[in-house]
Amino acid sequence: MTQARSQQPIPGATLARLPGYLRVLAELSADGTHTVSSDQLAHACGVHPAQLRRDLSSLGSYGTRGVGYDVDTLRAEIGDEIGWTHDWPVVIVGLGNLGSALAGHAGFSARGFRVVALIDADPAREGELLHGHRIQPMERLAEVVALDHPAIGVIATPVAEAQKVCDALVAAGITSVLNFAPTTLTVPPQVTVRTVDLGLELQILAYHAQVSQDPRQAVVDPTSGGASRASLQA
Amino acid sequence: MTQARSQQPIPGATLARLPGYLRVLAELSADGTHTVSSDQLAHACGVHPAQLRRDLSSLGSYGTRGVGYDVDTLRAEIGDEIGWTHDWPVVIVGLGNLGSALAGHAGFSARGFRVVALIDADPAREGELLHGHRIQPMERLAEVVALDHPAIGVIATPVAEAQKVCDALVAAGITSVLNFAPTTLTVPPQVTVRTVDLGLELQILAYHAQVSQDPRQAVVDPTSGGASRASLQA
DNA sequence: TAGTGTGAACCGGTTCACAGCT
DNA sequence: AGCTGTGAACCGGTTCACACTA
Repeated sequence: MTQARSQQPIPGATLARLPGYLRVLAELSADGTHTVSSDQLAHACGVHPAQLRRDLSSLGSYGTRGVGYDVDTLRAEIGDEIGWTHDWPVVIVGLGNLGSALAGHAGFSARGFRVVALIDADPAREGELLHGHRIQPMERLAEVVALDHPAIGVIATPVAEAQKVCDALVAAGITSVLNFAPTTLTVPPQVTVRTVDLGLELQILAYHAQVSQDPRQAVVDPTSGGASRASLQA
Repeated sequence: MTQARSQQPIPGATLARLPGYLRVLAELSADGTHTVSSDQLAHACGVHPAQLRRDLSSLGSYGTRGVGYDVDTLRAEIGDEIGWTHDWPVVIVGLGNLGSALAGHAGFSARGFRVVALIDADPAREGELLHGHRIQPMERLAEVVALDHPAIGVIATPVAEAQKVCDALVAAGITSVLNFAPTTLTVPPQVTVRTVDLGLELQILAYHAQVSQDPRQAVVDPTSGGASRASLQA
């Protein structure tokens, strides 16, 4: 029996893999493939077949025993589950190298995310046109959020400003924050923060490189399903 | 008894948190603080005190019961353990918005990573000066690696080129790859790959936003210590 | 007394192995 | 015959609770 969708929340580890499945399914669909087995799909996604089946079963039984999964059905189910269809407006604060790159990042728009505003604290940047948007000052933040109702705020400022900017985002009504400043942000409990620390990623690779060139054994990385730290705090 | 460092490899989840501890310790040291308790430090890092103690104990006993940890001793121990002191040359391939931002990313140089070469497949970009380096064509990759011996390669190309670039990096002798293309890379077993998918980060936030505005309950995110997927495969 | 270090319980997530369905 | 879906074992990681020590 096919269980109703989202009967119970999806495990976080599974959730982090679903978009990966979705991407491969899209490729299969484009190739004209209509059916995949868990072995095929798992191999293409770089995960264990049993794990794939377990992941998919947590959103319901959409496979056919003895056959496999229908590519388009599965796409629709996963896409619906993770909000693929939804339009997600996003506001970006801090437009240095990284922020500017994010503003034009193809991987965002391709997945239903739409940049609706760019904010920077530097008065000299005000009015500058970047990827089709004019940079606006911090004072306009509340106004922008009230107008377009972005659900997600991206912080790409230096560490020194990150907490202040985060507070402003929260005050404006944002409840989801993607933080690229390598610092711990403090937020009220209803706000979700994910921190992506690019330096940390290199650091972890460096550690592996260091131990593997030593006589000692390199550790197999158990942080799969999360190469960066997410902090969620009260 | 203080155990010898690296008697056994550090758990991956712990490893991902050490740089965070190090950053906070650096701030404390700058403030002239000489001693911290696990409660204080854990709170500043956004982790549970017991977890911090467990993490630190896995590199040896550097605390004093009834007192706490000596800030500078701990800094030295953690820094030494994760290769903070080491100089890590890095080569970046793909200099679109994201690659360009990474080339100038302050968070890299601040942690001992040094960009030694920029490579782009587009002949029109060849020779362009970016953050103090001239962009070089793909054909020069092997040469560049032979010269500066970068241990780490960063892939910031479109998905379509990522596997090809990865193969070239591996062929040139690179054993650690940080991949920003949202795709699964296939590499020989001795090569470590970490994939950071920026779109995925937003996707996960979007899911949380979606379920929390539903009557249903939002899941608490268990992918802490890994906001992105790392793929490591044979 | 205050705070570390750690045995032991706990918990989420992964993998195995096979029952059950087509 | 073949492949899904899942109970159950397993495993790494987290948290509790307290013995131990400065």
